Amino acid sequence: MRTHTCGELRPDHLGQKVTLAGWVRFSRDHGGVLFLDLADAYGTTQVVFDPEAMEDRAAVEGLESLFKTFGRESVISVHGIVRNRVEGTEDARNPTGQVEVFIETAELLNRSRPLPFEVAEQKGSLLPGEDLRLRYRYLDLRRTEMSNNLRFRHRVIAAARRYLDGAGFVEVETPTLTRSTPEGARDFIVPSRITPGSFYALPQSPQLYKQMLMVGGIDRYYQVARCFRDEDSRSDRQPEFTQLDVEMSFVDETDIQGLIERTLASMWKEIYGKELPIPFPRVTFYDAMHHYGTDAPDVRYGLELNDVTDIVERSNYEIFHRVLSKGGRVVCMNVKAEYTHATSADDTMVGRNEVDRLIEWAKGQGMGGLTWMRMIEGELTSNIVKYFPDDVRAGLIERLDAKEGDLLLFLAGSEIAALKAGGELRRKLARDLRLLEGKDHQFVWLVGCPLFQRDPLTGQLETFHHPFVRPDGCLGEGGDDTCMGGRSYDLVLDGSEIGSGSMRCHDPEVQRQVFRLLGMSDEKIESDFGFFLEALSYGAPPHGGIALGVDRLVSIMLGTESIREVIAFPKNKKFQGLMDRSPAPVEESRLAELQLLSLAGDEEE
RNA sequence: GCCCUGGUAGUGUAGCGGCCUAUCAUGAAGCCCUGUCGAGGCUCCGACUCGGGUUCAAAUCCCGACCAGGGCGCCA
Repeated sequence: MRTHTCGELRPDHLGQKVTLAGWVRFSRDHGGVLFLDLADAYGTTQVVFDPEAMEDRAAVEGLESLFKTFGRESVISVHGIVRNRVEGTEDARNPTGQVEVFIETAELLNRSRPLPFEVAEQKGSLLPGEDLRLRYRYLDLRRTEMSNNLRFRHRVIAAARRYLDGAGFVEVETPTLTRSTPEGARDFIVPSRITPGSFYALPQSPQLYKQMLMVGGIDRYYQVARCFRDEDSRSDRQPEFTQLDVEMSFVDETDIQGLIERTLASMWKEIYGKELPIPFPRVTFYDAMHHYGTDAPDVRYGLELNDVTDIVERSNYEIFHRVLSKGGRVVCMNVKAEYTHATSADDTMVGRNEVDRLIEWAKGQGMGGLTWMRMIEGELTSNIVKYFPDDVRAGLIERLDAKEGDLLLFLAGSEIAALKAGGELRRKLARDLRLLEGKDHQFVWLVGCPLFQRDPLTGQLETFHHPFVRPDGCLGEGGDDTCMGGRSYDLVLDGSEIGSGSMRCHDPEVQRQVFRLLGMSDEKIESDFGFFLEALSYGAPPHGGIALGVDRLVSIMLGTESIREVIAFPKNKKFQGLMDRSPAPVEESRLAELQLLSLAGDEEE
């Protein structure tokens, strides 16, 4: 159908008879000579209808009438000779811009209706609304940016596959129709026709299957796995998403972490041609929370938090005392002078007005407000500094390493609230002060997470990650099991969690103890996880693994605002497929055979 | 469930109580033009999300709904 692609022709091809096929992206009719930019996945080539240079008048008339009949984004093929462009009209921006194809014959392969939005990139023409892009995703994907995003994603996944294959990993597919288990996110439910009243769940992840592959002796498993979670979406969360899922037997956490580091390093080498420094730094959960105010720290810039409760409790500042009397904490951040004293009109300056705005912002974060002090002529100054005795001020200066011009910001509240607000403040300032411009990506491992946490409302013990994490010690041997650490590790990239993994409970008794601590009855354990515990009881090897969020990883590598930019056919915020208009009602007869008719009746009115 | 932001021609926007018969660009339709490459020139088409309210007067202010996005909760 074609002899070359639209990105292929060079001066080497001069004089050759070629056939190209593609979409008509632009056309320029000069009232005699007609230029078309013919585009396909590989590039754009200028093809020319030049009637004066043609001898066959019948052919001229045929082409003239043909070119009147279709518009932009119609699909045509042209046959003609590769020739040099007229001297001085070469297009240096286009790899094919030295040459053009002189059209001898052309064929309309398919016409396009007038477009709902412009596919061709144009200066100053902004993207249409996202709902329209999703409604006509196939047109959106024709845009170079989207096309590049999907091709980039492919290279990321291909690089991972290549590395893992070379390291002896076996890609195994696991079921999509699975059993619903009580733990974790809300399941998507699929009714069974053969067993009416019973349901499958779409997998939240292949967790149990990959562990049983380890029991089955696969030893090194991976999968580019589709996962489903019926929880509300975010810019980095979709109801269906893709994980690079890995599991290994006879390993400990350093083996898994090393493998992932090497996989990502080889990916970096292939894609960026750069060395990715490994090993990645480790940050403990405790340090992450106390210095970054989040379990997904972005370590590419400073502004770390410091707990100064022990210092400021010796002050006379009523606001702090009120918080401290309720068991709260005060955290402090030093915004260094180089950030606060930028050129005066610059929008990165943090002057008095900006501090006032930060105070308002802090109130919006659920804080009572925000307290500040500025280091001027060797002294901390502010409207409330009189409540802070000399030794308190000296203590603050020392702990925060305050230098001339530095701005100290204090947040007071319950420990978790103060730290989380501090973490948000860090992120906000990094954005406002443009601290991230030009920074390389930075991976870190988050380690030392607890095994359990308590629901702040119900007091119920919950897992910090999931119930299959191996405890970092022996359960039930005195001490408080609820304070047990877990042998887990999260991979964080630029302040986003992109992976989570752990050593697993391969001993069925340990696994059973974890379930019990979570408040599950023996009957419940047996009914929901009996099959799994049984598998562990037949010689399960010590094993562990990790899963990386492919959508997030690719999105961060490309710097896109949301993961929808790196997914071919994403859902909108309400989980609707705007292109195929899913979800959609089904016929009653189909509900009937699933014994779901009673639900259909609720649709009335 | 809650909070925030936004809904103006096919698309992207301006306007934010009377200068609105609503701006500009792009697009579509048509005409002109032989070297452009986001071609150019001319003509023409086309919109205030919906429902209440305030007002002499509403695209503009208020209330509610709907739609979209961001966030909180949620996401083991």
